[in-house]
Amino acid sequence: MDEAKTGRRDRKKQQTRQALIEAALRLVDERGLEHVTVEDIADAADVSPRTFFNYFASKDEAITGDLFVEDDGTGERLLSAAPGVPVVEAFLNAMAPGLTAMQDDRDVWFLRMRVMEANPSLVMSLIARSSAAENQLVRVVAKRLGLPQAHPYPAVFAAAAGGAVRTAMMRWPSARRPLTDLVDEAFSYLATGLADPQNEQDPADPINERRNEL
Amino acid sequence: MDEAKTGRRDRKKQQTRQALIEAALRLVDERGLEHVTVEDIADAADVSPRTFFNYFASKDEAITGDLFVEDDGTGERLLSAAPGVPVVEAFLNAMAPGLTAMQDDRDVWFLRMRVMEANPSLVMSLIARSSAAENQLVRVVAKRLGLPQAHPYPAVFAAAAGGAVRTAMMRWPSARRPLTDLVDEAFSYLATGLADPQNEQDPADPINERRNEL
DNA sequence: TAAAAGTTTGCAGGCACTGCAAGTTCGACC
DNA sequence: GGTCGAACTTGCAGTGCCTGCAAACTTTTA
Repeated sequence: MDEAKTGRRDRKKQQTRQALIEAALRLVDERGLEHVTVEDIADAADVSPRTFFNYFASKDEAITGDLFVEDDGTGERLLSAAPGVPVVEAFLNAMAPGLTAMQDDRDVWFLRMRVMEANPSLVMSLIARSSAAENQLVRVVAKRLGLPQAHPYPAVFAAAAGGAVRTAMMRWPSARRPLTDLVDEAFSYLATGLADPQNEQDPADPINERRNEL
Repeated sequence: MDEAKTGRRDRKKQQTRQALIEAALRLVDERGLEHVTVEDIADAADVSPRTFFNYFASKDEAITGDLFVEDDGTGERLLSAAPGVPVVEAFLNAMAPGLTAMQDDRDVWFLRMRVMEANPSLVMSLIARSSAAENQLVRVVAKRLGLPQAHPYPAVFAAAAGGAVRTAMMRWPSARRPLTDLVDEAFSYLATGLADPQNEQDPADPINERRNEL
C-alpha cells in the first residue's frame, strides 16, 4: 500500500476524500446534478457540509475529478525527454503513465463519464478546469523549444493536444478499446494536419476482434 | 441602421443590452471581477437586478460576450461550401465573416480580452461556453463528411480548431495584426501536424512593417 | 503527558440565480 | 384614439454554493 505517506491522519483523510467522491458520483448518477446538494453529499459521506469544502473547491470538482495532467509529473517528463525527440512524440510518451493510471481506475472514470454525459454542465466544468492544466503545458512546451512566451506554437499545441486527449476520454467508455489507443488515434488526425479522413479502410471493420483486455 | 427589426421596443431592448455589457466590462475592468456584483452592474445600467438575468444567464456571460461561432451562419456556410474543398479550408472561409465582424468591434473585444486576462476565471468561463459551440461544429463537420456520430475526426477537428481560434483571440490585443492573420497562423501550425516550429526565419523579423490597419 | 500542529465543525453571511405574480409599456387592430 | 393582448420589467421570497472565522477536537511530536 503506497497510499498515504504515513500515520493514521493521512489515511483518514484519504478515506474521507474517497468517500466524498464516491458519494458525489453515486448520488448524481442516481438523481441528476441539480437534485443533489453539497449537503446531501456530505451527509452521505458522513461529514459536515463545511468539511466538503476543505476537500474540494466546488461541487463540480468532486465529480469531475483531478485531471491527471495537473500535478503528476507529465511536465517534468516532457522536459526531460531526449533532445532530438519532436514535441508531439515527447508529449505522448510523457502522458503514458498518467493514461495507464486512468486505465487502472477505469471503473471510476467510466462512471464519471456517464455522469458527465448526463449533465452537460459538468463537461463544461471539466473543460474549464483542464484549461488550467493547458496553461502549464504552454509554459513547458515553450521552455522545451526555447520559444518566447508570446510565440503562438505552444498555445496552439496545448489547445489541440488538450482537445485531442479530451475527445479520447469522452469516447473511451463507448469505444471498447484502451485509452492509449484512442489518444493515439486522435493524435493521428492532428498529425495529418486535420486532412479529411480517408474513407475508412473497410466498412466491415476487420479489426474488430473484440479486445477484451479493455 | 440595420440594428433591430422594428419599433421602439426592440430598440430599447438592444440599448439595455448594450448598457449592461458596457457597465459590466467597465466595472470589472476598474475593480476586478469579485468586487463587482450583479446588483452593481444593474444599477450602473439603471435596471433592476432581476432584469439583468432576463438578458444574461450568468454574470460571466455579460462579460465574455457571445462567441461569434454560436448563432451566426458559420455552420451553414461550412455545409454549403463547394464539394471538393477540404474541411479546414471550408471552415476558415466560413469563419471569415465572423472574424471581420469582430475586427469591426475590436475596441469592445480588446477590452474584453484585457478583462479576461486580469480575471482568469473568466477565461475558463469563455472556454466552457465555447465548448457548446464546438458541439455544433462537431455535428456540422460530421454531416459534411458523411461520417457517423461516433467517428473521432469531427470531435478532434472541433477541439483543435476551437483551440486555434481561441489562442488567436487571446494573442490579438498584443499582437498588432488583424485577427484573420492570427487565425491563419494558428492553423498553419495545425496544418504541419504540430511539427516543431522552424527557427523563425530571421530573428530580426523582416515582416515587421507596422501594419497600421490593425 | 503536555504542547503543537492539523482537521472538523457550526455559525453567520454574501452573493448568484430562479420562479412567480403583479405591474408597466408597447404594438396592433379596430 | 381607444382598447386589448403581448412583451418586458420589477419586487419578493427562496434555494443553494461558497467563504471566513473561531471554537472544538484529534493526531503527532517532544
